[in-house]
Amino acid sequence: MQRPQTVAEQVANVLRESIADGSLAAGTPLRQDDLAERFGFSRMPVRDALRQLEAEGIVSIHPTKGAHVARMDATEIREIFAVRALLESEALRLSVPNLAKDTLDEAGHVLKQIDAEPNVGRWGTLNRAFHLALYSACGNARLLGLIEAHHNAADRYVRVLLSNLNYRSRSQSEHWDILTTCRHRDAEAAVRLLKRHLGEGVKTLVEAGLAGKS
Amino acid sequence: MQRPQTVAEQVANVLRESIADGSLAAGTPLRQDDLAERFGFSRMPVRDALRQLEAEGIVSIHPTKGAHVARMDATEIREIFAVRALLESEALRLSVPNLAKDTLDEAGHVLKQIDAEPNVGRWGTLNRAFHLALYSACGNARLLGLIEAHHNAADRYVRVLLSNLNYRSRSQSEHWDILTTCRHRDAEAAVRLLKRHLGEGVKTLVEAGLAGKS
DNA sequence: TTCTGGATACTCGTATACGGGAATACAGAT
DNA sequence: ATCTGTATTCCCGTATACGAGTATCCAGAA
Repeated sequence: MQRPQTVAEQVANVLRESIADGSLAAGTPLRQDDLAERFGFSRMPVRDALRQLEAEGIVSIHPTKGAHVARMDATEIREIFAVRALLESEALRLSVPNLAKDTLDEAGHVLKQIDAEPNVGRWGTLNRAFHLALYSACGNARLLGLIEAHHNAADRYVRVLLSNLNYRSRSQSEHWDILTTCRHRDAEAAVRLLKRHLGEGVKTLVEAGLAGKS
Repeated sequence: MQRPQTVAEQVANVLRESIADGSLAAGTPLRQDDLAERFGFSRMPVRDALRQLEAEGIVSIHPTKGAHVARMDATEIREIFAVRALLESEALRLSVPNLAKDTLDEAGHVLKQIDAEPNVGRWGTLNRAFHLALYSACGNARLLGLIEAHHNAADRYVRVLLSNLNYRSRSQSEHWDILTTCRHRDAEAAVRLLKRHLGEGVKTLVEAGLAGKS
């Protein structure tokens, strides 16, 4: 970006990460005064940050009632994953023929990191990095942006998934399979595996009963 | 919505419409002071509105440099339409089997209105209403939201298209064809027509040389 | 004439201040 | 004891104020 980093952006980044890693649970009210005091800034940049996060769909704002961490029910999770499947399938289909060998190696390296990483907190980040690497050659910046946004929106739920060891090992083997088909330049097979991969994720999530009751 | 209407939202709505109908051309700088004075409010709600519109992709904000109406080049237009084709095809595919007869009739009514409407300014709105009506039964609110957002982003370019009488009559006949296939519950045929419809649009746009040079 | 350096003006980001509406809690009546 | 009405408190939306960074413009030198 190389742009002057504004306070609002810093606040947004910290909040986003706090929400993603679960420090701020779904439904938590986000009082402007509290946050301003906690960060040591005034309410204005906090307001900007909250608006930013609202646009990303991870917080909800109601006029006069304030902001709270967005609460997702099973329906919304299903919707997000349906959209992800649609967007990421297309991105992968477009990307596979153009994937540089370096990028494929990089994706493989990320997978090895996941296998070796003991810190649960970093799995989410690495998981995202792997997926985005595969799509990076799709040639449509806006599509990539949408995909990233939906990763942000779903991240804290995915991280719950990843903390389940069973799911994680299955997810990893699916990742390796996808990477292999990409190396073989078999886009359609890769897309099939990706769709199944995402389908397994949402199924596990919904079965785990992570739906909010609000 | 039924929520308290905040000043920032009003400002955002007015600005959005002004940008869509061309009153504010691409690249136009949006000075916070000017807008605040023009609307008769302070800069704060204007800031909120600009942030909102930035999230929608209609304006760009650079810290310390200010906001301006987003400028799109041919590449971005192609990207937007590629994403639209992807999103709207899926929405239509999901929606067709569930479309109530009332909704189909409503869509037909909108098309008749377009045929009868002499005011160029309203075509854009009606055009959008037709498309959204067809997707309304897709059962995925988030998908619909994304589609609407992309309509907003592309609206001012589409309106330029629609002011071309040749394009408009062709577009209308394509609309009628799509509606007919929907009535026959032939989702795949409808999707094919829709893709061609959007493809014609982007082709006409790019040929017309509407690309910005920024 | 052209290029450079500095001063001025402009605009944004952030801080502080104020007014209003919603939620809550308490008191009084049934 | 419970319900209702009122008052208080909290919080957000909006307004005003201030400091900083950038761009512009003019003057002076090459």
